[in-house]
Amino acid sequence: MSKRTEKTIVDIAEELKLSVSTVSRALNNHPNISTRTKEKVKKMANKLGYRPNAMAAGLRNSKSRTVGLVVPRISMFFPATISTVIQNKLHEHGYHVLICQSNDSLEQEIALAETLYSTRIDALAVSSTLYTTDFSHFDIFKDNNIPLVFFDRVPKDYKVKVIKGDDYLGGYTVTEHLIEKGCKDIVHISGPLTCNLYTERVAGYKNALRKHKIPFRKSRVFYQELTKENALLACEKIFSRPPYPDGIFAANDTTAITILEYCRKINLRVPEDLKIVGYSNDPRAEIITPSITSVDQFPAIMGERVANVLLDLLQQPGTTPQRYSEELVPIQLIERGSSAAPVSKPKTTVKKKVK
Amino acid sequence: MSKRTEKTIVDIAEELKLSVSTVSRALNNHPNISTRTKEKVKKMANKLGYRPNAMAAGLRNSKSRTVGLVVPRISMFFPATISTVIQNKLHEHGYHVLICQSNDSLEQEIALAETLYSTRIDALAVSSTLYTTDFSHFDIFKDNNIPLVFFDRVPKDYKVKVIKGDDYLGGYTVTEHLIEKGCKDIVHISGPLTCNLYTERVAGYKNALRKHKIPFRKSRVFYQELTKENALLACEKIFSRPPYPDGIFAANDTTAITILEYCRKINLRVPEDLKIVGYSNDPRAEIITPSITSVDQFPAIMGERVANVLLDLLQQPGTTPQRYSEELVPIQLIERGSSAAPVSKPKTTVKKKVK
DNA sequence: CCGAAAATTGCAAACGTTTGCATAAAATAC
DNA sequence: GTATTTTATGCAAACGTTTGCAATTTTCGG
Repeated sequence: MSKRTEKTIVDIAEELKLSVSTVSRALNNHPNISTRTKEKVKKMANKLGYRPNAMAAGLRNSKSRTVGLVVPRISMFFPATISTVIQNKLHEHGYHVLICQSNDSLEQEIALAETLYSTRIDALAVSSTLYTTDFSHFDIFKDNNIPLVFFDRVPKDYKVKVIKGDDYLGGYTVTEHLIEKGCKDIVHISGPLTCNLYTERVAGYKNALRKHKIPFRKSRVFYQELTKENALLACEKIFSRPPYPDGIFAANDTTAITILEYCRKINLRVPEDLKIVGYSNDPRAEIITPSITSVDQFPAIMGERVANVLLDLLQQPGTTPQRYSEELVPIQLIERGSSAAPVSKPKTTVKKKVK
Repeated sequence: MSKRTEKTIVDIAEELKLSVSTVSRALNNHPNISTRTKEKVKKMANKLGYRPNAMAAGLRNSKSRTVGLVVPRISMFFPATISTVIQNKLHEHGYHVLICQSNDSLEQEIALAETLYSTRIDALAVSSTLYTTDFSHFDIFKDNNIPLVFFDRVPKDYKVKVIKGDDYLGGYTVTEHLIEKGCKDIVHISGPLTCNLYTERVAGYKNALRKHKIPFRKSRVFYQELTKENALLACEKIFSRPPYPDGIFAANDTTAITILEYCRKINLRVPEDLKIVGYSNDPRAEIITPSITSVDQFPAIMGERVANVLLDLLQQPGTTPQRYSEELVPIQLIERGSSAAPVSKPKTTVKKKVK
């Protein structure tokens, strides 16, 4: 009746007149145990409703079979998709995933690192805050040889495994695409430069301009957190007075969508008067009218790779020093209506393979 | 240089010539410890880079300070938002959240229940699979007095805490809305009836029809997993030959969106020829042209409530028997273009028609 | 300054596993 | 039938905490 329901291997052992060690080994399929006793033990375990206590096991051999995952937020399309994939894959291999969100707050990220360490996670994957430039709160993991992997939002000068999108190429490709479609004055709305993925996109943007002999103008680049509100503010600035740009490269799709809606309001035709390209290929980009050209970052592939690296590292004996390495996940421009050439009637979705 | 970095309270105790118990108590701010030693201990803990071992503590007092969360998938808007809220809220109170996805597979859900129990989570919140009708795999939690809460996709005859949307009202409201906008032949695309949230929406649909003296026709209701592919199949059936319906109530927005796009292709005007209403108020519903009328289920509120109930139960002494209770989260119809009255006609609130 | 109450600190057991080593039993070799 | 290998099982320590109770120290009334 009361809370006496928690059966342990000791109970099994007593019931069967065996030692706990034998029971433990039997349940873990240790080769030294005869098949007969294994069967007996497992049957009894079932009968008693025994459930292993992961904490006890974890304490004993300092393995929690849990890996931590820190992302800015799980309700955003891109990290959500990655998290999904990582979680499913690791689950297949018997690992739990502790998905945590920093909410883009450095403070929360630091706290998370601390408490995740406390739970003795076996590995950690993180996509950092927009504002994380000092990564020393992850030192504990490195120092204790706990596999540590960064993805998407990765550090610049912190030696660690890294899996990221090809953001330089992305920035370059988008910009060149706009130029090829006839744009001469391209505004870029970027995230804050503390996040070096944006630095790279800006670099791509600049280089594409240079290659096509279009002067780079500082005033045509905005650095801001890529929210709807900020996008509106940017719009107001951009369209407060002519000359209006003829192309906008937004570093995410929320921003691109907001701009598109703003254009509707001020009767600016897209793509005729203004071409817009977003980033990340959010599901909304495909659905809006006109549909928005965006850059697919293949979150499923990225998640898959992160999971593979984690599993790899988890397999290795604990003492192997962490090696620094960087993996690049390809990107692909998905051409849609918002950047179509005005002359030709565009098909709804044209995919152009890059790289 | 090797893995000698894991400091424990024993190390602190030795360093300070204190007993481990004192150190433990000092770190936990036990009232019996003098402030002087508390300070000493904490300082030393810092100096040594001590991090508590949650597994050891957990083992000792059978509390993991972790709660489990099982949802169909975290990449869908609705569960993602709820998960976000729950996770953030519980984190504030020092709990970890183990977010797991069943991928709408009963088999996976059962496995998850098992392994989550193994980790000795302190509580569990679940939104079940579409196909879960037998919930006995959650019995372990009830039997061991581990707080168990269901939300959104909840069981019908399984006594447990439940927090759900007002799906009956939702179905009724949508249907009545369509009727008021002039629809006489309303198709309903529902999820499978194994999930009783759909049963309730169907009930709302039926009752609204009845109230407005519109005959219910079995052939006008589809029961299917609400994917894009299935939505297309339904479209093909619906529009294979006249008479076409003049209203469609889709039980999620993915379906509504797919229908809308299908209509574009076959040159059916929305809302003039056909009115469409979705469910859940996915961000995409607002963005598409025409924007889609949908039902907001206030996922943030639902998440908040789930978190509150969990925290409540976690506070209580373990022996309190689980009480059955059901909380209803309100819904709100968000009227948009896809069900607007046609502009040609003056604004009319159709009250009574023939008969 | 004594003794009792109050405030601190320490001892040791417990939580449920795993695992190196020792031992016992069975199988094999001679 | 004994000696040796192989195969199964058991003992006991460990993992890092927490906590009831006992022991010690401090405080303080008189």
